[in-house]
Amino acid sequence: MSTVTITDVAKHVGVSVATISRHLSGFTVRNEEKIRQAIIDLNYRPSAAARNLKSGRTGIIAIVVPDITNPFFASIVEGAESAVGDDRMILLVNTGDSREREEKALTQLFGRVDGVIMAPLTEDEEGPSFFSQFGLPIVFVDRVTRDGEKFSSVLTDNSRGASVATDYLIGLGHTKIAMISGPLTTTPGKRRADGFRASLKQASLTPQYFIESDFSEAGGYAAMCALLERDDAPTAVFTANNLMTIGALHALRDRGIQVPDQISIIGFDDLDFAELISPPLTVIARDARLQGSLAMQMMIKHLATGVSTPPEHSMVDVQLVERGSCAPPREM
Amino acid sequence: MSTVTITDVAKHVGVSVATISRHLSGFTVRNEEKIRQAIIDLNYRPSAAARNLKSGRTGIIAIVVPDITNPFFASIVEGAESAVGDDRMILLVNTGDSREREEKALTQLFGRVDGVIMAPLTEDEEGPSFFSQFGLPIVFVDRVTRDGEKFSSVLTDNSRGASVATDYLIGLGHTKIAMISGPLTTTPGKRRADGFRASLKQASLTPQYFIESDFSEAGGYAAMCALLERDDAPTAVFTANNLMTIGALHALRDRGIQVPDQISIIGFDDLDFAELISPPLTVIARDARLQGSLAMQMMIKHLATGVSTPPEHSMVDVQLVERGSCAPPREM
DNA sequence: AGGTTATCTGCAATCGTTACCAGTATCGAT
DNA sequence: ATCGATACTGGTAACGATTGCAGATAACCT
Repeated sequence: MSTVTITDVAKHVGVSVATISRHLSGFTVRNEEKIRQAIIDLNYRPSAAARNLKSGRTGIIAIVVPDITNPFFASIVEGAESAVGDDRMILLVNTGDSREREEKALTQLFGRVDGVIMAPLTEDEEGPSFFSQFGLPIVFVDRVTRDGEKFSSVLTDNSRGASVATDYLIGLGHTKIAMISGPLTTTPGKRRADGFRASLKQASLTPQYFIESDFSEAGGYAAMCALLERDDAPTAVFTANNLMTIGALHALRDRGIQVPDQISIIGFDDLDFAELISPPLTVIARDARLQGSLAMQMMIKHLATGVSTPPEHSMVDVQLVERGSCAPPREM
Repeated sequence: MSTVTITDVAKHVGVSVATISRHLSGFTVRNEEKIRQAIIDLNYRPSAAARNLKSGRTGIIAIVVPDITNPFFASIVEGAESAVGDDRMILLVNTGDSREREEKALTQLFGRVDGVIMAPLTEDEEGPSFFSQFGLPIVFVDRVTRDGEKFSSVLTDNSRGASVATDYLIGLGHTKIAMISGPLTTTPGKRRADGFRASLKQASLTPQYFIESDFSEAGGYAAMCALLERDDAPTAVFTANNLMTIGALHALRDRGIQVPDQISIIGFDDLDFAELISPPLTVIARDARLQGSLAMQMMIKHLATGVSTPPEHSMVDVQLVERGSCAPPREM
């Protein structure tokens, strides 16, 4: 039970607390060796709380994500973790897609952390962003709020990614192309939908198979079912994130529909096991670890240079990974 | 920039800081309404650091895992998160399978958190556990250290799980059964290997196809390759965790080996997409969220009842989920 | 009115560090 | 021997909140 304080160490050695403190801060003091030994003997560890109070810093950076079981966000966290350095730690908050929990988290975070890296739930807000009221340094990752330009951010080229996917399907000869979209209130939801629509428009097609879903597996499943029940079903589907892709694949599997013979499917975000699915899944991939790591680097730089530095914006590119889940439409 | 302190609020209202403090702690004071208003007007938020120092508590519980991108650990975290309650938060540490980082983390955690839920990297240690030196309350989850009985823990019935898997393969008629094992220095590694060996022994078989690997996808890949290169290759494989299962499947796929026609495979830990693989993967499943949630509940109870409470041990059951990746051996 | 509670209040000590300030010892140079 | 510079030291006031104590006010009863 370590309730040993710096005073105990000082008494034990026979010097003042100031001397011990200086030793800890790396200054040269007279009884170096004795002090070192006393610290070990007494098993002294400086109180983080006291240091926080004195310095106003905590050495902790929070990372707030909507769903940690989504491998994409897990990789973001891993990337951030890898860039955090020796003198800081990560505090993870999983908001479970709940706006309420997100707000509460930010309130609680204030004063406990030096900064927040976050993927906000939604862009959709009236007036100035809720987060502005906290003086906390914020770096947005993957998603931003409406007034996101005011804060640093690391985003994906969502719109281009969606266009690449859509163009690819168009290039294969599809005209009845569906999109299972994420919520249009989120950054990736909106931008990917924009990219999809833009590509269709350029090919003089209309987005008649557009379904707004919720980025969840269940949502993807339901959306795919809805598409399949239509009289004039689509021949290709673009699913806007990994979880919905999995859901959609489950729906296809449950109905015995063959990919890509009967329907083509391309997803946004790669999956560890994309190659193991039959057929191997074609996707739009991007480097999630890199995004997490970039966000952390921005945060650290921001903390070093002070509050007044202008926000930075970084964009991570996407790429098409062709595997086997897309083919030309059969009935042409 | 909120550097507003309790003193500012007190001055603003015209009372003493003690009164404000009491108001915050829920006592009835005279100028309730005025104080409430002042807090809002000044945008005052109590300093967490000062409270920590005074109270000796932080309201933060750490959770230390080896690899957050492993969906199993992500679910543990999610489960813990779901049970953490309103007045506490989770601090995540991802040690990236590095013993050094694990040690450093624990050192840094001391004083910053009220307790640690952890899945330690290894059981293998000389003398008393490294972690004992920290007076921190610890709950082990999924894994323990050598002196793990001294701390509370939430484990899986690893040995039974491995036996169930092995018995299942034996029941199908296999005799040449391989195991791609995790490191024997870890709890699940050792116990699963024990279960495997026990089942073989009972069937009068010898563990001639036992490979110790490292719980990683790359490790599973390599191990499977090694098995396939043997003159007398096994007809069935039990992979000891999800990542190695994925690796093994990749190896099989790369060589065009048909499952389950040419080889049967059963994994430990279910996967979101297990049904999407062809054939759907048969696994030993368990409830990771439950484990995380139980661990958090134990921690909270522990913190409430005080340090002197004896450790609790909980065991989560496993179950066989039969899908399509196992069949009787062909060449019999 | 006088006495007794019951409420509320402010003062000040405290939590464990750090950093400023002034003081002392040591040393070399004159 | 004296001086000044250098190198270290200890005392102490912060940091921002909580809490025991004693005093003040109000409320209540006889």
